[in-house]
Amino acid sequence: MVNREVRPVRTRGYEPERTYEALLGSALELFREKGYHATSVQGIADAAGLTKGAFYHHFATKEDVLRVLHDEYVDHQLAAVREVLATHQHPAEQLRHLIRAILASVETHQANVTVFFQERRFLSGEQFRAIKAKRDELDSIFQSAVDRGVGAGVFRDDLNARVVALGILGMCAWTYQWYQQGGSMTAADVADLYADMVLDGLLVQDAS
Amino acid sequence: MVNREVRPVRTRGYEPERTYEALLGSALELFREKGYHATSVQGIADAAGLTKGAFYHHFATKEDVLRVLHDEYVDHQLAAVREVLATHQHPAEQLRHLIRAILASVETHQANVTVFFQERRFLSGEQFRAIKAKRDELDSIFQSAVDRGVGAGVFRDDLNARVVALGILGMCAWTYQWYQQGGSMTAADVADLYADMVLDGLLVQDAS
Amino acid sequence: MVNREVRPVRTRGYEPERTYEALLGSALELFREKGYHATSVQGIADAAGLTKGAFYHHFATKEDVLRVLHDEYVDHQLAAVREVLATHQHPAEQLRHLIRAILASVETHQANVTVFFQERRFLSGEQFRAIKAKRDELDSIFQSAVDRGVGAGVFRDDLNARVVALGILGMCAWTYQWYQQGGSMTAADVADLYADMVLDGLLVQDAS
Amino acid sequence: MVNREVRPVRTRGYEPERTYEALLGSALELFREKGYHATSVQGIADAAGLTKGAFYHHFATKEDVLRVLHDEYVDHQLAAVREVLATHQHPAEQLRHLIRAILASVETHQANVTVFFQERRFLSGEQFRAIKAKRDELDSIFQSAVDRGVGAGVFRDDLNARVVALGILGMCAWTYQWYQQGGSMTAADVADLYADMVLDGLLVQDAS
DNA sequence: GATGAATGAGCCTTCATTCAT
DNA sequence: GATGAATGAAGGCTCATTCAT
Repeated sequence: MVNREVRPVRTRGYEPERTYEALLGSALELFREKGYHATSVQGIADAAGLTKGAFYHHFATKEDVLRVLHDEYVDHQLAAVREVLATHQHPAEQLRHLIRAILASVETHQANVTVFFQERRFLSGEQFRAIKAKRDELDSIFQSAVDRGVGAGVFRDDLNARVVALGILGMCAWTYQWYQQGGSMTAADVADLYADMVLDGLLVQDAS
Repeated sequence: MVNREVRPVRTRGYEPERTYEALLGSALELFREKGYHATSVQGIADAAGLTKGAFYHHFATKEDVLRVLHDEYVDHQLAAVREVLATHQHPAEQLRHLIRAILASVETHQANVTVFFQERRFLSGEQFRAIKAKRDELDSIFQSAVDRGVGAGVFRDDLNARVVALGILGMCAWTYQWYQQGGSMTAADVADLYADMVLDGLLVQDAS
Repeated sequence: MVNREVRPVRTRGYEPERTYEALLGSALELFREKGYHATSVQGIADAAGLTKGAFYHHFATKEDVLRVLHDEYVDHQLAAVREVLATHQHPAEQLRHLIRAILASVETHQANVTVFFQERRFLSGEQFRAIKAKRDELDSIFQSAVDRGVGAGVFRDDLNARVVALGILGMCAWTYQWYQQGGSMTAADVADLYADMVLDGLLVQDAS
Repeated sequence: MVNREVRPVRTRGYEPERTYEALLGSALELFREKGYHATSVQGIADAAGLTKGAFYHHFATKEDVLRVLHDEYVDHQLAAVREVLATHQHPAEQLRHLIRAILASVETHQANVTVFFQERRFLSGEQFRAIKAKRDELDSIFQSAVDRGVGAGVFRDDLNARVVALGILGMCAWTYQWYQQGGSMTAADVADLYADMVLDGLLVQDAS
């Protein structure tokens, strides 16, 4: 129906860049909160204080926004992880910093992470494959890191590397569900805790 | 329960029970595959070889099916985990069996688990609270198990129990995304691997 | 959906007559309260503490109930009005008693009257024509009564008889909207008031 | 207002106003003819040569149209009646002009009146209360007019004013059921006839 | 660049009625 | 007589997208 409430956002003249960012921002927030399907293009425009027309000026389809939000996150994360590979070689240190990188991306991109895990399957065809390829690279980076640790005699060789890697990734990914900025532990704290646990185990070491 | 009939249709006369199960089965499969919102009641009915009318004879709303599917899984899992508490007291053994229980439920209820993690937020009001309460109980069971291990001097006391518990749960939960029945490792194998890793650590033990 | 609440009504064995009356009674009440279209067969059955199956044992269709309810009222009213014609001949007395008859039927059949005025157009084809024929007879009985009064020199001859008759009928019919049993005036009181007003006028008579 | 365009469709370019009026017009006609519940939004759109989508662009719900149609009529009528109060003070003249005002509104808004009397109960909550409040004001205007006539010694004091007022209103309201524009009597003629009847009575005055 | 009117397809749900039991 | 499972048609409403302005 006509005459929806409007929360004006644009304050001075046309600023296409701001319009684009505003739309992206409200889409991210709404996708995170209610999911991709439960969010309407009208809702996105409303939340940005803009109109549907403006939306279709900047994005071809609703799915297009989803793709952009995914790219933002996945590219950022992949870059961070590659950086770790270049900087740290010792298996234990490398693993610790990989975990830190994941946790850091959860901290800075928590909404994107949430949307990624909940909505990525709604990307269609090519879009989906492109995102999946990047995510697969992340997985294999972790697996290779474990593999190299085993090869170097630093990590135990009785644990399937792929399953170990998936376990660590799962532990890290899961934090998007409960991590809260400003809590008693920073993302880096959590990362170190997980690194300690995974590397040394929970059990009190027998000093005998 | 595994292997719900997915395509029985009516074969001879009225069999309301079969109809109900068929609808539940196709809903589970479709929710898992395409998500709750992308699945239509028409689609559910079609997949079960029935009509929309039949669907609404057995369920009040589409959400109702979602709730039933959640209950099935959450109740089953909670029962399994409580059983572990009653059977195993030693902290390390208890933790190992808790992990096994979670992995077992992923194995037998993989579709339900998937639907649970992806769609539970679409349960509304009371339904959501009821499911969340049960899930919260699971979380706190894990946390208490870790706490008791620390108290008993079996687990290290320098790692925040809540974060440890959430990490283990995340690692286990994540398996719903990649675990495949019939692969080289059973769910119990994966559980033991994770228990080993979490209890003893990845690092080769210094025998010195 | 299955498992609706049930308010049991039948107390001792099968009593088809009671079943029929119970269905008719709850239909009347629901039609009056919510209208014909807003009332479902399921609702009628529920309100009578019976099942839809029972309903279709006693009535061919939902419209069938509507027809029966209309017949009940229209037949009763027509009989009352004919009785007046046979009993009272003087135009003024006849008119007064015709008004009393209408008001009496509002008093005893208020729900039927309401349903009649609100829902009669939903009777289809033959049903509608049959009811309309009876109602038309009522109209023409009133008109003839006025006509005869004029012919007898008792009523003024400067007022269109048909319009006068429709006015009186409207005044009487309207009472179904506001008349409440147990109020300060009985239906007969209201009838006499209307007869007085219509026969003598509101103006204070010039005694000069 | 009489003669709303009922079938204009879009002729050249966008004319939202015409679209709105066309939808309102076909809704009015269909509600009058088949009733609110028996009229579908699809039917309204079809009759206006538009689509359901267009309907929901202009109205929030089907009930919304009903409310607008009610407002149109009730507001118009209330204004007319208040105007009478301001213009005529003598009780008999005032009553005559009140009756004329009602009949005039039946003449110009017959479809709205019909819809009002048949469908107003399907307005929900606030909508219903708002309309009812305005209608109640009309009722009490009539009652007060009678009261003042009695107080001024112009009207008989032996007839309950409220019941008299409701009787006159009923007589007037009823015309929506039979009045036909272009017949032998205009609405004003009918109004005067009813005023004559109500003020002077049907009986031939005793000239003695 | 931006608006908002209009479309068209699809969705969840209701319901009168039929039919196997 | 009575039940309740199942149907099929329709209804109100939403929404991504297009297009005239």
